[in-house]
Amino acid sequence: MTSATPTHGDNQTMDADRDNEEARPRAASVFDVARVAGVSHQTVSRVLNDHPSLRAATRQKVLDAMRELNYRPNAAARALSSSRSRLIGILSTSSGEYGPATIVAAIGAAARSRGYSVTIANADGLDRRSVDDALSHLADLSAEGLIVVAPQTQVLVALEGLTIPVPYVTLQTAAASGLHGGMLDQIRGARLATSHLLDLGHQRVGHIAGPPEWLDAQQRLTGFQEELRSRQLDPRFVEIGDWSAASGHRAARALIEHGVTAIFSGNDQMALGALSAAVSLGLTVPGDLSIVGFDDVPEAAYYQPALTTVRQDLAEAGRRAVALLLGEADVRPAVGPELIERASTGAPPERPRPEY
Amino acid sequence: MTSATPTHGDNQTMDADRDNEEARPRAASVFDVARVAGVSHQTVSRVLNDHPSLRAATRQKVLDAMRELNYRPNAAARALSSSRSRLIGILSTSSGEYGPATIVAAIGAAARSRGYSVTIANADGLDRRSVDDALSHLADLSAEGLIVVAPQTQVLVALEGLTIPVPYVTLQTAAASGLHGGMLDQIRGARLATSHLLDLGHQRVGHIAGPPEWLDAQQRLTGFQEELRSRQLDPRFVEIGDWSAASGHRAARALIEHGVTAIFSGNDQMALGALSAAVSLGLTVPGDLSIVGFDDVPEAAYYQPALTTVRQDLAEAGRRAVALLLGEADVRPAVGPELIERASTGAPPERPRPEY
DNA sequence: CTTACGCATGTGATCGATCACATTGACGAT
DNA sequence: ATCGTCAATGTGATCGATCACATGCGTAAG
Repeated sequence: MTSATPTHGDNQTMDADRDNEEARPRAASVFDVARVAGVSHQTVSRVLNDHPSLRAATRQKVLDAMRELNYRPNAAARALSSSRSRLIGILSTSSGEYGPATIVAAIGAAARSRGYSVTIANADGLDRRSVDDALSHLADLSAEGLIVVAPQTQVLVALEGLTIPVPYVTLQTAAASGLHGGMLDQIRGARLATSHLLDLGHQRVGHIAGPPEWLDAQQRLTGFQEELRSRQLDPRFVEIGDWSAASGHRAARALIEHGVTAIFSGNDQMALGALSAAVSLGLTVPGDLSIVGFDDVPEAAYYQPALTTVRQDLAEAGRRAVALLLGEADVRPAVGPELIERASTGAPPERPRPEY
Repeated sequence: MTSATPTHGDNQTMDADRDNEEARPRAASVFDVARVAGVSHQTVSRVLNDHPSLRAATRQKVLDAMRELNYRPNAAARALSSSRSRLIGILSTSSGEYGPATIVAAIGAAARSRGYSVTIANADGLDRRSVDDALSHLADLSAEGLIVVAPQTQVLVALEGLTIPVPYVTLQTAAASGLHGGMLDQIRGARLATSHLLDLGHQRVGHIAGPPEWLDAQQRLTGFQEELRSRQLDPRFVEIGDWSAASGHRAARALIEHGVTAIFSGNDQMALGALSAAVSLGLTVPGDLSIVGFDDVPEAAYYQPALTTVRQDLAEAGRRAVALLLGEADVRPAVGPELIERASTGAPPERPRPEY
């Protein structure tokens, strides 16, 4: 209703410059609205903030005046006098990856629907300086709250040490410190993936972990290990990657050398690298080697073979992060991860390959 | 230097409340700084905006006072009085895709380095209403300029019809209307890809196009057709997809039925779908069918076979978009696209398969 | 019939910066 | 010796909203 309908602009020239002080390009303010509506500026403000005690007729007069003047409240003035920026800061350390990007988009939409806007600050590196820069930028804008997407432990440490503490939320299940957040149960997701492999009969299962400083990587690794331990299996076949397909390729080769018959990869990209490693070693998937990914990127179904993976509802998680940050009541805990079974997993080979 | 060094906060209690009016949690303002530095508030403002005529000693006094008080300028107040928001709006219609997400990240960094911040408004749908909503949101924040990422023609139309015109930039080479922008020469990129296939000897080449309302799709299609026409070949083997691997799979099947020996896909995801279509039809790549993608997503090198594709420097393009929007002088025209030759292309089969 | 209270509205100060316009002093030109 | 100019700084108004506090008036309680 208050949208900028561009096909408008009819009678504004005739009416607006009653006092012909040259052309005045300045936008309408509360005072202009008040004058047209025949009320005080404060009443206009009350309409804006829908104050309870306002006669319906008055409110309507004001709304009409607003429409007539094509009034739009000035966000800066509002922020200044109310000292509320209605701004949510996103602190991110990634650029262009599927998961974070999806979450950011969902956060933006959710925030906007509540009258908030969103600014992104990317910390280019993991070093303290670049994280501090990003935080500093968000502080300068006096963001009312932060959502930390794809957090590394370093980032959380920096957040804990803020002089002016700002409420913040992470999507990962709350780590060490007693923060808020956690609507992505990645430990559970990892157990789902691992137990799927074990149920198929695999005994020697490897994991390609993400960078150890990432919470997500930590949790997926934990889930993997928990599941193996709960079945008295060896949880030590772990190689570390950096989320990229290239690193997945390398890690998979190492794991294959250790004689694993199945690999749970920390994300789908690394799983793709593992797929290509298998091919390059002449192994078939899932005949010789089973592979499970994590994320369910849209392309996963078109990998060769189609990738079995774990799906998380990232968009929903993003929305809940906003709700949580804004202190809304009904924030249910976690969106359950889901195993998407495709063609990259199967029973282990009858006669295991020699270990070296 | 002005970053939020959290390990601070020493003598502020002793000094700050000379007039003991209870605890005053309010942040320092220009006046506070002025008092401490022994100058007027205007001089402080001059330091902030580095005005030329300021004695070095004075500037230093002010800077010292700022540090002492841990002063940070209030963005809202600044925006209000100067009527400059220092805000760049990103209008996007995508969520989580590689290209747009990469560009957005680069824009954020470039903007921040110039003292601007960035807000994203996603138009969820293509309908006029949701585009208008997004625009309206950015207008409410009085963004000084817009960068349109991944634009469809509808979006451009909406932009043209704005009541309050805001400068905007698209990354694509300026389309029909006389807009600004264009640092991604996608026509050239598409010609590169197509001519690569033709040089290998293919005569019957198909194209999987993105949604027709996307500028990127239009330009890639144009490049494809231009190149074919320039060699007197038939440019009519075109199927339309929606950027997804699934649609690429469908489109590829249709093209294969038409007897093409090579496919240029509008992006890498659809190329992946084409790859899987080839496999599902028992064709080998590149033996029976050559495939070229577009974008060079990080995973492309790990597809089976590794995908030949066109790389664009998206991050650089994002940076230049900011420079262009901010009216900086040295904005060179376009970042050249580059063909990345991998394993998915080769000579056409000796004896072409029957057409049906 | 008054007092009190709450609804509906108005008045002026305020948020923290910049802007427009003084004011001061030094210095070179006339 | 006088004046204009410019560098360096100060004073008060201003941006457009909200906040804190009045005010007028109807109605229920004393």
